[in-house]
Amino acid sequence: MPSDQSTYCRCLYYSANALARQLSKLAEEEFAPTGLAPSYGFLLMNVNAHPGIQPTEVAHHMMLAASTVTRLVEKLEEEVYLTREREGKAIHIYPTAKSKRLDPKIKECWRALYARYAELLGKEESHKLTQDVFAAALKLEP
Amino acid sequence: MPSDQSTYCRCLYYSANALARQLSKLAEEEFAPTGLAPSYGFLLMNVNAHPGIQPTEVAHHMMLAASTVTRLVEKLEEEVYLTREREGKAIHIYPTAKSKRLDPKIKECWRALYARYAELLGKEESHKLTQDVFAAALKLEP
DNA sequence: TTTGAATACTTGTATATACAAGTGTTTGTG
DNA sequence: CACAAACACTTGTATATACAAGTATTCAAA
Repeated sequence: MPSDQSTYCRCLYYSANALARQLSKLAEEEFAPTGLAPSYGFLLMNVNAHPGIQPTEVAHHMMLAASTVTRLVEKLEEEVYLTREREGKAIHIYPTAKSKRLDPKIKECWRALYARYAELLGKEESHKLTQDVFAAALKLEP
Repeated sequence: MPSDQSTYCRCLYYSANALARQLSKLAEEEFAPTGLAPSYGFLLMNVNAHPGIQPTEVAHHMMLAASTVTRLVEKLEEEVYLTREREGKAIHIYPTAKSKRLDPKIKECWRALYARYAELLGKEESHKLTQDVFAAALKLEP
C-alpha cells in the first residue's frame, strides 16, 4: 500500500525494482510445482531448447552476469538437471533426462505465471508493458 | 546483447527483472558520490522528508518487506545517518545532522540518475514507462 | 481483570545476483 | 616460435532482499 502520491512513483529505478519484486513473488509461487526457483526454470528451458549452449550465451540471453550463470548451472548440475562438458576454453551445457522430463511442467508454470499477471494487469496492457519494459532493458544495456 | 528473438522478451517477470538490474547498475553509479547504495539514499530522503516516520510506513512507501527496512535502518544507524526511538511498540526514525547535510547531494544524484536514463530512453518515453511500471507494481501488490 | 489476538518490529537464515580477481585456453603479432 | 592479448569460465566475497519465527507491546472481549 505505497502512497500513490509518493515521490518514488516518479523514479524508474524504484518503480522497476518494485515491479520486479512483485513479479518475482508471483513467479516463485507459480514455479513452486517444479521445485525450482524461476531463474532455474528459465535456465533449464533454455538448455533444453539449446543443448550444448555455452554459459556466455545463456548469460546474454538472460541478461545476467557470467558469474551468476556459473552459480545457477553449478546448482543445477548438483541436482542432476544438467551436465557440463569442457571443450578447450569453452563449456557446453547439456540437459539430463531429468531436465527433459521436467520441461513440460516448467512450460506449464510459465504459462500459469503469464495468465496470473495478465489477469491482474489486463491482457493487452500486460503484453504492451512487457514489450516496453524489454525494449527499455535493451536500450540500457552497456 | 540478449537475442531480441529470445522467448524471454515475452515474459514480464523476466523483462522486469532485467530492467531493474540495468537500472540498479545505473543507480549505483550515480549514487556513488553519496557513498551510499541507492536504496539507502532513498530511505534517507524519506526520513529527511518525514522525521519520526515508522519502519512500517517506510516499508509501504518503498514496497519493501518490513525486515528489509529493519536491515537498512540498522546500517544507517550504525553510520550515524539516523536514530531510532522506541515509543511503545512503535519505532520512530529521525535523521541526524549528517543525514540532513547529505540530503541535497542525494537529491542531486537522484536527478542525475533521472537525466541518465531519460537520455538513454527518451524523455517522454521514460516518463511514460515509469508511470506504467509503477501502476503495474501497484496492481500486483498483495 | 485476565487472556487472547493483533500490531510493530527484529533476528536467523536463505537466495539471487554482481564485481573483481583468478585460472586456463586460444589467437594473433613481432 | 614465443609471448601478449583476448576469451571463457570460476571463485571469493559482498549486497539487497525476503520469509518465517521470535519478542514485546497494545487492544479487545469475556
